[in-house]
Amino acid sequence: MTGPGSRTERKERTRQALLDGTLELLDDRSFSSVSLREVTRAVGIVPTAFYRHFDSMEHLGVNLVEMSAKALRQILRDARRHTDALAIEASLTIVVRQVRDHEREFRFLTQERYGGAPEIRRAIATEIRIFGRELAADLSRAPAMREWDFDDIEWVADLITATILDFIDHLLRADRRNPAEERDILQRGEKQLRLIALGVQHWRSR
Amino acid sequence: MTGPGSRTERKERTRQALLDGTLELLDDRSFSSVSLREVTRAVGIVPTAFYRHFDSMEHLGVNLVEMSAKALRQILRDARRHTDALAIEASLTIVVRQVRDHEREFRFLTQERYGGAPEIRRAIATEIRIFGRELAADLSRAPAMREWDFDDIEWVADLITATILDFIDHLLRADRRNPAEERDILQRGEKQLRLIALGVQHWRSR
DNA sequence: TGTACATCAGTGAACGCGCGTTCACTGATGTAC
DNA sequence: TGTACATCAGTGAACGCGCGTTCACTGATGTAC
Repeated sequence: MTGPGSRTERKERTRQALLDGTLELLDDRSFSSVSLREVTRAVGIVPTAFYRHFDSMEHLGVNLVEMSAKALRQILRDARRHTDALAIEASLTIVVRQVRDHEREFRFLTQERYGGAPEIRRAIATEIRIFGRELAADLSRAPAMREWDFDDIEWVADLITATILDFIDHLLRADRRNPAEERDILQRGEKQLRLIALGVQHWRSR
Repeated sequence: MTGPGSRTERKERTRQALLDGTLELLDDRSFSSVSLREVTRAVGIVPTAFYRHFDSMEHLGVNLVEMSAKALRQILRDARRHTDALAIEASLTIVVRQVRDHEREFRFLTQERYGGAPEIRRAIATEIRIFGRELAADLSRAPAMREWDFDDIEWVADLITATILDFIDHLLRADRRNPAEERDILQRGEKQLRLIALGVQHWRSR
């Protein structure tokens, strides 16, 4: 490998190139259909050098989940920082920006969430559960849910999470050259979340 | 091929065996990882005989979507026949039975919904859209939504559809030997749908 | 009913290809003294 | 600062394997007369 830096730095750079290169290849295919040789070809190293960085493609995949999950977690962090996390319109705008800035990462997560190899699926399920639990923690601090049991807050958080992930999936499939389409998707998501908020407001059986 | 019946009947039987055999192989793997040779091995014919029935594995996959989608559509039909389709508890019980009776079909649909080859993904997306539109038609007949615009009914139907699909996914992952787990999933789904119904009831901005 | 011919589901040999993985290696970088 | 040795990211040849697809075929079933 060429380039400046110590041996350690250059190794790390190759590792990142393997992760990034794989993500690039995934744009319209499933992870399981990408071969080890293809990845090394994309990065410009010989197939056998792959093993200096990962035991197998499956290990690389799990590392890819960790990398991509950062983009997912950032949504909640940005929502907390820049607005009330429960302000629906502002929060969805943050989701849109984050998805546009990290399109490949979100595409990977949604594509492999159900169809991936067991280890990868499990890793993604864990990240989504974490997202749901963090959202539940935010909800429990909201005035509207102050009197709710935490058990009940959890399934509400899961419902909101599923709705946001469905929203993200629609965003990823939207035609970028058609701004009207994105606007419709945004309005649909907003209404769905507002309906859920209305349900929360009138929920009685606590 | 052995067995009784005319040549046409025996051909049809082999075709079905190819579809069923593939579905069986899919229990814990993605469709794209199943090879043509593997399918013919499972069915007991020579690889080249595959082409008497399908042009490619992708074509077989699309046929598998059509076959599996019948199990999905049956949910709404049963719900209409045996109860008010909007009775949440009774409807979810029907979902549970249908998923248990056609576990492989539902597993295939959820696994390939996002991760499958483009043609297969598109076929599944179409089937889910049909499900949503049929549900929207049912909702429009309900007293609680009589005054709603059809446009608004659609995104409500989409929200309910996403919640049911999430429920189905949890069911498929549940440990069968643990009845408590299934009961928890059922209660979670019930509460989520009741919350949505409550939101519908109080929705004002028509 | 019997015969001659057409159809076609399934066979089996063969092909070229890309795959993951092994192994012994090279030569630049890092470290100890 | 200079030297001798260790480390290790990346190399390149080689392997055996399962793959999709081609092709000419077989022989039971179907059809026309």
